[in-house]
Amino acid sequence: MTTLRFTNTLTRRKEPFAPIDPAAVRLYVCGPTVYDFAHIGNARPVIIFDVLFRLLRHVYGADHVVYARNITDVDDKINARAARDWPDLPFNAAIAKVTGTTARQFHEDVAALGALPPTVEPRATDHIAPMRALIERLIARGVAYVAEDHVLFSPSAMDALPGAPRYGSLARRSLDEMLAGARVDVAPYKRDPMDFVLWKPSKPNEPGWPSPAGIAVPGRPGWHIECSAMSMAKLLEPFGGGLTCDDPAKNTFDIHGGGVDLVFPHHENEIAQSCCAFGGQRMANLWMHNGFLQVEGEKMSKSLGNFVTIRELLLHYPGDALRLNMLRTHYRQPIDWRSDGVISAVGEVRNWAEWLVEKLGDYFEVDERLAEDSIVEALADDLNTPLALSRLRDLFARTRRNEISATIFAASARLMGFRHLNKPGYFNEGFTGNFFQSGPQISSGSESELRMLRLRAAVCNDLGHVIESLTKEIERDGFRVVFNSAGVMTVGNRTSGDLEADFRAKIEALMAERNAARAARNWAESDRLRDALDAMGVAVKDAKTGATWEFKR
RNA sequence: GGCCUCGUGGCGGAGUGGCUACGCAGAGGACUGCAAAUCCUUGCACCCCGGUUCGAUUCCGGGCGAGGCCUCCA
Repeated sequence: MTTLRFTNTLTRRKEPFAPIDPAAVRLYVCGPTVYDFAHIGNARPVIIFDVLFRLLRHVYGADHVVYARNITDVDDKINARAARDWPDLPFNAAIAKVTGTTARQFHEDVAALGALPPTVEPRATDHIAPMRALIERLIARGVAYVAEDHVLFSPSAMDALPGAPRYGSLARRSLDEMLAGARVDVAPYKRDPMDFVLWKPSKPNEPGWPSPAGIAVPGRPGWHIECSAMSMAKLLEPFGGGLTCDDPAKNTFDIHGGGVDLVFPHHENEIAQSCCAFGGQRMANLWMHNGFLQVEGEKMSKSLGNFVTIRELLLHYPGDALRLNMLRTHYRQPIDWRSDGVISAVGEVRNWAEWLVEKLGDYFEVDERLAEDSIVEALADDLNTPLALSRLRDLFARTRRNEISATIFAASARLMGFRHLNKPGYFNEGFTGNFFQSGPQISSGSESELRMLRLRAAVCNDLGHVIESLTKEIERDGFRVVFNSAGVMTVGNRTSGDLEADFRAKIEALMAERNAARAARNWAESDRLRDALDAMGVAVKDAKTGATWEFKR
C-alpha cells in the first residue's frame, strides 16, 4: 500500500500517516460561515482537502473514508445580513433564508470547482445539544466558568489540569507570549485576558437556545465550541467515542484541516476544548493547514476592490481552470491569485478536454481508481500537487503519442478532481470577452459554432500581449494598472489609488480598439473564418484599418 | 515586539550534494495554399556573504528581502 506522508502542524514536520482505523479514516475540515457568496480564498481549502479526500479514498477505499465539513450557521454576520435583506420577515425566518440560500450557493460553487460532497456536512444549529453537553463537562472539569451569563474557557486552568496538553502547543506559543502580543480589549467578565467564550447570552431578537450551566437567559454558542461538538458528533460518537466514553484513545480522530489563519486561536481552542472534555492528549493526530491566498499581490479586501467571489470567477472561467490554477501551488505555500495565471490555466485545461472528448467521446466516464501510480505517489508526498501536475502533463504527452491509453490520463486527471474534462464545449463557455470592461463582447447564442472556430481561444491567446503593452503604456504616464481576477481593470494614481475618470475613459477606449484590432487582424485574414462568420451573420470589417467585428443578430 | 513561513530562468513552479524538471510565454524548424492545431529543437535559473565538502542551488551560520499569524477571517 502506498505510504502517505503529510506535514503536521503539531510537529512542523513531514510524518508518515497511519490511520487509527484504516477501515474508517476520519477527516474534519472547517467549513464556511454562510452569510454571503464564498470568495476565492474560501475555495482554497475546499479544493485542497477535496484532493486529500480523493487520495484517501483511492488508498483506503471510497467506503472507508469519512469526511466531515461543517456549516456554521450561527454568527453575527448572518444576523446582520438577515436583518438587512429580509427586514419584513420574523428574525428566525430571515436567518433561515440567509443560511439556506448561502449554503445552496456554496454547494453550487464548489461543485463547479469539481469538489466531491463531503461524507457528512453538519450544521451548527443541529448540534446545540452536544455543545451544551461539552460545556457542562468543561465546567465540571474546572476549566470553564460562568460569568454574567457567559461561559468562558480558562487556558490557565487547562494548564493546571493533569493529562491535558499544554495550551498553545499547536500555535507554539506560551501563554506569556500570547499575552504580550494581545491587543484586544478585555471584556470585564473575563478572569483572564486569554479566556475565550464558550457560550454567550443572546441579545433580544437574536436566535437563542436554552443555556447550559443553569444560566437563565437563552444564549448561543461561541465559534470554537461548534467544531469540537460537530467533530465529536460525526467523527467520534459513531465510532465508539464521545462524552460517554472513558477511553481517551477513542476520542481522537485522524486529520483536521483548515486555513493557516485558523491555527490560532480557532484550532488551538478546539484542541483545548476537546482534550479537556475527553481527557485526551490529542483531538486529531494530524493537523493540516493550507497557506493564505492573495489577489494580485495584495490581501483580499473589499476596500481594495479585489474581493473576488467564486461565483464571479465562474462566470468567466471554467471551474477546472480555477482548480488547476489553485493546485499549481503547493497547498502550504502562499498563493498569489492573478488573472494571467488563470488564463494560462484555461488554455491548458481546455487542451486536455478537447483531446479527451475527441478520443473518448462526449460525456465519457472514467474510474479514478485507474489513475497512474506516479500521480498517486506525488499526492501521497504531502499533497505535492505541482509535482502531480507535471506528471499529469507527462501523461498527456504520452497519451497523445499513443504510448498510453487516454483512459489512464483521464482517470489521473479525475483523481485530482478535474471533473469537467468530459464535457464538450464546457471550456469555451468561460470566455465572454469581458476580460475588459469595454471592448468587443461576444454575445451568447452561437457558442458552439464559435467554439468550432476557436475564435475565443484566439482572443484569449492574444490577451497577454495586449495587457502587457497596454500596461506599459499606461504606467509610463505614472499610473498604476491593476487587473483583478475577474479581469476587471482599474487604473489609479500611483500614490493615491484614486481613479481618474477621464484617463480611465481614455484607457478603456484604447483597450476596446486594441482588442478589436487584435482579434480582427488575427482572424479576418482567414478566408475560412470569414466565410464561416458570414454564414453565421457576423460581420468582420477590414482588419488592416483597426476594424471591429460584431454580431448582426 | 513575539511566533512562523518563504526567496529557483520573462511568469508559475518541482526537485536534487556532482548529471535536464515541467507548464505558459519567447526563439528556430517541420507540416499546412494562408491561418489555427500538432510535432521537433532551443534558453550562462537557483537572493547575498561566509562555512562544511573533492564538489552546493541543494547542508550549517549570518545578512538582505517578501509574506503570514498574534483581532472576525479559509
